[in-house]
Amino acid sequence: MLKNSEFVSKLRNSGLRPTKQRLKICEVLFNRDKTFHFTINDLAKNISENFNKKISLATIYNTVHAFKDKGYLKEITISSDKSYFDTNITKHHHFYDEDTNLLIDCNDNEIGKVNIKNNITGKKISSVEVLVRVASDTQNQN
Amino acid sequence: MLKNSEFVSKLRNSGLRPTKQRLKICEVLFNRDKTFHFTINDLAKNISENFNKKISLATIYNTVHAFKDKGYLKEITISSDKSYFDTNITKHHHFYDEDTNLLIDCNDNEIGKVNIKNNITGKKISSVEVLVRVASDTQNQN
DNA sequence: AATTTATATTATAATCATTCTAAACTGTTG
DNA sequence: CAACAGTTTAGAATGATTATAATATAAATT
Repeated sequence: MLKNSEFVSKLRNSGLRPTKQRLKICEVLFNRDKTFHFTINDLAKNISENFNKKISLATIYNTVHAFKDKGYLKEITISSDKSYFDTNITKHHHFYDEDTNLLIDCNDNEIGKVNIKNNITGKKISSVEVLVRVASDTQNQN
Repeated sequence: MLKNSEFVSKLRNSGLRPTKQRLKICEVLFNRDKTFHFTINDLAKNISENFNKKISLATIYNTVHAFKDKGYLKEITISSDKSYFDTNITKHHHFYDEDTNLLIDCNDNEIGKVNIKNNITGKKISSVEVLVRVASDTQNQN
């Protein structure tokens, strides 16, 4: 569990003022044992249920994007209608459970290194992401 | 180049009536040498420029979704604000050029098989997708 | 080939997530 | 504590997608 003062430094170090709203959002996102995968909607609901003061939806959007830009969060795109954020900012891949709509982080024990034999683009690789969709046997295969 | 009658059969075989609009969209999408990566907006623009009769935007949405459901198209999600469709329905991966916003298909010569050592979900894998984002050296790394 | 039925198209309205706006508020600096 | 820049806010605006319901078309039936 991180202390409030640690979040204050974290925010200051990246040029963000430690406001009440941002500190509350830090607490919700980063005071956890496990990685947190969430949508904006999940986060807004969590805050409205567990915080007496209301945080405006616009602020939640602004803050999540600021945190993403500062590298506190990674965005994971699963489908055009769902945007997830991930508090695990290390390089890693994901399983996506189509039955429950839940994301699961993978580490190198689950998915090996992706072998890019031939980068035909001639450009620098900025990221490599693997998404493994899983579902019960009864589901359609894609 | 496929003939109109071939598109008629293709549509009939999957239970879709071969209407003028659907045939025109087939022609735009499938009468090509190379794979076509497009957004709904790209397709709508292409049709309005190259077809004398107007096709309603609603019809373009309906048709693209119908074609996807029937397996003529694959949807590729790059970011929450851009949804691409791909006329290449075989299993393959992609490079995404962040400078130009263009997708490039990969085959096994470019990206090797992804080694899933350990499927912790206990469910059936419905797809494995790799997205390699590339950009010029001057771009930020993620 | 006319009639009936089911399906598709259309323009427009509705929806919904996200972003914008500009006024009020707060944190920081001197 | 005054001044300033940065932040929050409610509500409006935006824009992509979907719904609606009237009209049109394709297919099946007579």
